[in-house]
Amino acid sequence: MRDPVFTTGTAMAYHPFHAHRATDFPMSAFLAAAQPSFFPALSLPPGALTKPLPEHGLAGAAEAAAAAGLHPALSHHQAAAHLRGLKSLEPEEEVDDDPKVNLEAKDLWDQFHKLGTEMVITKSGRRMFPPFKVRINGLDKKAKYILLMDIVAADDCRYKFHNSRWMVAGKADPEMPKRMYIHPDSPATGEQWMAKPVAFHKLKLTNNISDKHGFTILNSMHKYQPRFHIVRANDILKLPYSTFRTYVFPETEFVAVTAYQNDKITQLKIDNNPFAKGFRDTGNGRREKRKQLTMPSLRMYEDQCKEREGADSDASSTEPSAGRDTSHSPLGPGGSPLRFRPGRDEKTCSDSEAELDPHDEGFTGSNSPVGPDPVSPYSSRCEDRVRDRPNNNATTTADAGPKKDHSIFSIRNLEKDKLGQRKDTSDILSKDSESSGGISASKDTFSPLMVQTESPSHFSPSHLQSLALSGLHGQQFFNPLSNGSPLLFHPGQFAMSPAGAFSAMGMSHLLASVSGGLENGGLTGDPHAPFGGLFPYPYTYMAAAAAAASASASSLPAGATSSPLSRNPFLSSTRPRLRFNPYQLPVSLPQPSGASLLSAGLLPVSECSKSGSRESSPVPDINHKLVSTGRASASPKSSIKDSVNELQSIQRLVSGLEGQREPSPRANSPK
DNA sequence: TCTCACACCTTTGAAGTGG
DNA sequence: CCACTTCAAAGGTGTGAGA
Repeated sequence: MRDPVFTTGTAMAYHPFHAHRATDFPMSAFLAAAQPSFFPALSLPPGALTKPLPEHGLAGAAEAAAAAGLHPALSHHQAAAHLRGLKSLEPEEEVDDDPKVNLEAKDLWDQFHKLGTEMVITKSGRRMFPPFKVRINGLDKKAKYILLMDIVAADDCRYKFHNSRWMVAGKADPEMPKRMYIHPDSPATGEQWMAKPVAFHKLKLTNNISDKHGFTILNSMHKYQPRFHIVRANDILKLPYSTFRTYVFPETEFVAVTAYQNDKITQLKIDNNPFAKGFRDTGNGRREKRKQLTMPSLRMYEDQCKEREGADSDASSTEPSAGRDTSHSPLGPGGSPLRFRPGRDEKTCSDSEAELDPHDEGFTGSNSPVGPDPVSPYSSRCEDRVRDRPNNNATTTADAGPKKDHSIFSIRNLEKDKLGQRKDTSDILSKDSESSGGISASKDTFSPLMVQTESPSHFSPSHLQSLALSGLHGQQFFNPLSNGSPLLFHPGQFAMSPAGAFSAMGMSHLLASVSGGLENGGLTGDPHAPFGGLFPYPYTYMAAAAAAASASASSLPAGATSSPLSRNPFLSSTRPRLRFNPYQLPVSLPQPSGASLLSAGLLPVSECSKSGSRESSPVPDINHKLVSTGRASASPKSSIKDSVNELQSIQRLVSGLEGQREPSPRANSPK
């Protein structure tokens, strides 16, 4: 079957994760590597688990597992799953769904991307703007899917905004704990997901490493790439064992900042974000007053500087403005144009009000038929400077070749739009609110579930060795952002707002289970969900990330997508029906907490990689045994109870180790 | 570079009103 | 009972001073 995603050409899609049977699931490799010493990172709020420990607690589980012949190192994990009665670790049976994913408001994203998108991260968490929103087609209407999103480092560089350009400023800081955001409406049927665009606007970005709200933790002045995942699964328990279809939209790449660096980005945000309306020129807000106080000469000087610099970096006046279809651009005509007003800078710049005509100028987006992405703001990649990551960001460097300009922003001149045909894009947010993920109108008034790993997330060659492809032979995955680099997938972290969907849709009982099922991750309390009383706070399993992964590989055929990324053989290929292990073993990359798995005495990278392959996994049949011997109590209630029990067991195991972690008093009701 | 309080704004939902 | 309007609270913005 031809990969529909690629045929759409709107999404950089790769489907590295395909269903693996329990026997295939290489998590066993991870489990084998996991050690009790690893668990101190697990965080459970004191008193959160009030129920008595199950009679078959962790120790009992371990014994049972040992009795079942499981690897000793796996005992407590496997046994927990065993006792949980996870009989059905089998993935959803393969269906002929044909997902097509289109990025909503792509034109707006393109505008930002051309300037070098910046996303503000704050301690209290900030939303993304533009909001990450996709429209999905081709799903099996009856089947249930879980939609996820995560944000991974695009490279391992730190950036600085110098001379109106983003430039590499050195090696990246240690990675923050990674979290996977599960759409609160998950799981839902394909029909529901396809009914309207799916928005992830509830996802928040933070630089607070100790965040307990489930926000996505990022490093300031680092570049990131959001990813979207579709998992066909009706049960979050099956997440780790299910097929992950991953989609990357290169235009959504951004640099995390604590304060905006590029005035043009600020202006674009103000002009398009309804919440920033008060700062618009037309508004009566502070900005109007501020402008009056602004020194015009200073502005003029700044603009001149920018223009000069832009002359040799294609970063000249890029005043976006074009009408932006806030709705699925691929599905509709140009649609509603976003309004654009000349920014403060533009006041003194004659050509500042240029309009970007995506059709004339070429998209930076994934569906752009252009070759090298000339408008990519990331023209200079640190991979040139980082020896061990030579091919990152293939989207812009693969074909374009190295650029002399080391600014990561290479902005092309834009078509002018003197008319300023702007359309307030407040509908973006308003519609977001409506669709709020598109399925249910549930209110996200709960702390999200989050599962975090410490595995490195950025696309890099280092991931290749850590990729686990279960049952893959002669197939290769390429990182769309890394030329020829394998895709790294690390669903080790999950963050979601369970109340809305999980509780309403019967998923809440899985919150705990997922952590156990994933062998990592955390939970966030949902006071209204079945687990609400048990998990008043977000739980953070700084636990092991993932199963080993090693990628067997084969280049993928050229695909149909015309995106810049599509040039990557992997991305442009038809979607392979592969069994793939989404988990990876941690590699020896710096860990913020210094609690990497390796440091915890886990397998060396090479060994991890080896173990990731099914063939070489030291415990290849663990899961199989687990399934074959698993108890049969897969009912939701049973799952709840068992999951709670497992958590309680783990809590007991690590009691005293996490006592110093103060639960947030507000964690119960973030809103 | 980051944090914080701030003003300004939208969103949301409860309360009120009228048919 | 339903639809509509009004209102206040909650929450999302960028700003700018200060650390």
